[in-house]
Parts: sequence; structure tokens; C-alpha cells
Amino acid sequence: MPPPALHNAVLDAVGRAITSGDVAPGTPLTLESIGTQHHVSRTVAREVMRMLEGLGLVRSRRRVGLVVLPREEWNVLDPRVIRWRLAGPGRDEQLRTLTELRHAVEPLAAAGAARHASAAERAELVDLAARMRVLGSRGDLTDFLALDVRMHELLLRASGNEMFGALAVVVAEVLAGRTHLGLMPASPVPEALDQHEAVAHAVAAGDAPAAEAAMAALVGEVRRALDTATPAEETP
Amino acid sequence: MPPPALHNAVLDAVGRAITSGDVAPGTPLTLESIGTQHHVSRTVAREVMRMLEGLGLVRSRRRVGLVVLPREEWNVLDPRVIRWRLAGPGRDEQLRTLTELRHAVEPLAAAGAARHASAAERAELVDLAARMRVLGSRGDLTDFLALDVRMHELLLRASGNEMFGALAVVVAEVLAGRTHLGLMPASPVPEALDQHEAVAHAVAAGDAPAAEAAMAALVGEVRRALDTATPAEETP
DNA sequence: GGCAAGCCATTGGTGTGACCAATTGCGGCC
DNA sequence: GGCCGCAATTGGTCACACCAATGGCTTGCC
Repeated sequence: MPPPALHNAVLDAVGRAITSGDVAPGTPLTLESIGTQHHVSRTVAREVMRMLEGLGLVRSRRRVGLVVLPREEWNVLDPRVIRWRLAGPGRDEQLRTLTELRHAVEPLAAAGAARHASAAERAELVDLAARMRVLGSRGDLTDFLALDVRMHELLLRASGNEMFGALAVVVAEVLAGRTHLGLMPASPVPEALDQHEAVAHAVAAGDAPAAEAAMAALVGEVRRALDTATPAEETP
Repeated sequence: MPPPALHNAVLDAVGRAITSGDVAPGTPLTLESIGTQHHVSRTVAREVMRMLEGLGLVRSRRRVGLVVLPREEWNVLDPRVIRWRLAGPGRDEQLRTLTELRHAVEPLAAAGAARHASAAERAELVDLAARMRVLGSRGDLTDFLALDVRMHELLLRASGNEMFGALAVVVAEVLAGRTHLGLMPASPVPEALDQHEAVAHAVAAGDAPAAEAAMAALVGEVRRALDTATPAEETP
């Protein structure tokens, strides 16, 4: 692995500070302040600024500095932003909105996969579901997570729509976050295992409607689990 | 308006070259080659590189240069990437996949808006739909586009889910691309106007299922129009 | 006393040159 | 022939210098 680059460390620090709310929107930063606070040169501060700008976290304005943008401007679908926010306050809200996005996308993606997946992809899906069942009976969360991520990524990428494929990193981040933050049961509930198998077999059989329904049920289960875990704060 | 920054011009040029396929994945660029080809200093080339890296178009490796990544790694949901690709080859495929994404997301977003939108947002939606009908009877495409974009953006942002809101820029880019590329009828079809009004009124009335259905019909209409315009190239 | 025009400090934008460090590929040595 | 090590290449970082907007402050006029 490449040694952790300097600008990445600074980017992480500043990105976390902004997404966590420690630095309020409207606050003006300057290249010099970033440089001195993190003991880096203007060059590095400048590159960090460009990356933050690309993430929609700041906007650079002459004579003013780097203005922190309101949350509506953030690229909340970028994996880095998701990771930062999952580690900060508002974690529950984050998981709720991302799960709702999954609810919108993954059923259609499963239907697409049932139509477009290659033979190898169909076989791997069935294999993954079977291995998840085996691992699920034990309590190995990290290995189970890897299979879970792989399965959803495979479904999204095999959907025949690269826009869905681009959301694979989002789903992976959500699954990883849910596990690492201790929001997963010690042992997967049997329903989840059943539903994963149902999706895999429907896709393998090329049954798009069944795949869509099975995936909808799966994500719906996750939504319900989140709703009960986190008392809903409705804004009527 | 701020004067077009130098690095943005270079970013645009290189980004277009990569997304259009003129520079194949795996091709190694160097900071120096970028600098000399576009007559900019290493500083600017470096910032361009960081932005391209943020878009997932390249990965920088020492002693190798900037390796162009395969399409699966691209941030295909980033507005800049979308704009570049809509202007290059594969425009039809791009519109198809983005429309399918809209098909997944916008109905759920409309349902969310029916539940969470503020009074002002509901009023603006109804007003927008009415003005679209007025403008639609004439042939003013650019003004109509502005209303169309505003309405979909409003729906996505009022959905109560910021992930949907983040896709507003995507939808705006699609609508703008469809219009600017001459893929819109000279005068909007009456069905589209009806459906926009149906969505607006359902949201205003707080009828989430009706809003979801109306939006599904609207996007479905778009998909059908695209399918007939572009003979489907199925991969059975 | 209020308001408008113009000056000027601040800050990002760009260029230059230097040196460091990782990585790869070649060539020599065993 | 294979392995080890050296060296060239290239991104990573730094320091310095100058340009160009731009927002605030000051000045001067009405």
C-alpha cells in the first residue's frame, strides 16, 4: 500500500471538521490557516482546497478565502463524505436516508441483473448467498460483511446500468458503516439470509419481477429494522 | 461571473478527452505532458490532476504518471462527468441509464415530498406546473426547461431525503442535455403537462401514493419516448 | 451628515525552481 | 538464468515571487 499521502491526511481532517459541523457553513477558511494548522505548505493546502471544492464542501473566493458551503451543496453521495458523516453526529439520519436510496435503487438493479447478468455473475451470486448462509450461522461479522458487500456490488454492477453500478460504493460504505458501528446483530437474522438467497436465485433464473420483489423485501426489512432501532423523528 | 479559471479550462479539456474515449483507460499521462500540451505550469497541471483523481478518472502513481482508470471507476454521477459524456459519443446510452435512475428515484422522492414538503414548496410546485402549461402552449424551450428543472429539483430537495436532493443536479443535467441536444419535441406533449400537474397537485394534497404513481407515469413516459427514439439494443 | 467614488490591503491564481522519495526497469553480478 | 542492486523517471512537497480580483475602508463631494 502506498504510504498515506500528506494531502490525504489533511483532507481527512478538514473534511471531518466540516461534515461534523465543527466548522459551520459560511465560515471563511484561508489557505494559510489550513497550512499553519496542519503544518503543510501552501501547495498542499491548495490541493486539499481543490479536493474539498470537488466534494462541494467549500467554494473558493478571492479576497475572502474558502467559504464553507451549506449542507445542500455537499456531494453527500461521495464515499468520503459518507464515511466522514457516518463517523460523526447525524449518523442515524445518514443511515436512514441512504437506506431509503437503496430502497429506491436496489430493487430495479436486481431486476436489471436478472435480465443482463452474465452466466459467471449469476453463478457467483448463488455461491455468495450460500456462503453467507454458512458464515451467518457462525458469528464471523467481518467475513460476512465482505460477502454481503460483494453480493450487493455484484448486483448493482451487473444491472446493465452503470449509474446503479456507481452506487455500489455507496452501498458498500453503508454496509461497512452499519457493521463497524455495531448496528448489526451478532448473528444475521434468518429472514435476511432467506431474502439474499431468494434474490440470488431469482436473478440466476432470469426472473426479473421476482428479483425485484425479493430485493424490495430485503431492503424493506432493513428499513424496518432501522426504524425500530431509531425512534422515528417525523417532521409532520 | 468569475473569469473562467485556467485550471477549469484544462480540466474540461482533459476530462472530455478521457470520457470521450480519446484517451483509453490504462494510458499513462504525466504532469509534464499535461503542462506542455495545455501551456500551463506544473502547479496548474497538478491541481487538474487532483480534480481528475477526485472524479475517479485517473489514479496517480509514482514513477508511472496518471493512469487513466476504466469506466467502472468513474464518478458517473458527477455533473461534470455527465456533461462531458452527454457531449461525446455514447450520449444515448448515457440518457438511457440516467433516465432509468430517475425512474428508480423520482417516484419515491415525489412520495417523500408529498409527506414532507413545506407549504411554500407545495404552492411553488402547483405554480410551476401551471406556468409550464402556459409556456408549453408556446414554443419557448429554454424558459420551459428552466421551469422543468426547477420543478424536479424542488421535488427532489423537498423529499425529506438529502440523498435524493443530491441527485437534483443529475436530473437538471439530464433535462438540460436533452433540450440542448435537440431531443425534445418543439412543443411539449400534452401528456407530459398533464402528468406534471398531476404530480404537483398530488404533492400539494399530501397524497403520497398518488404522487408516486403520477411521477412513475411521467418518468415512464420519458423512458418510452427514449426507447422509440433510440432503437433498443438489447443484450439478451 | 450621508452617500458615492476611488484607493489599498488581503487572498486566491499562477509560475518557477529546487529537492525528496518511491517505484520501476535495466544491467551487472553471482 | 536468475537474483540483486543501482539509477532514471516521476509524483510529492516546499519556498518564494508576482499577478489579479475583490471587499472594505477612506476620502471627498454634495
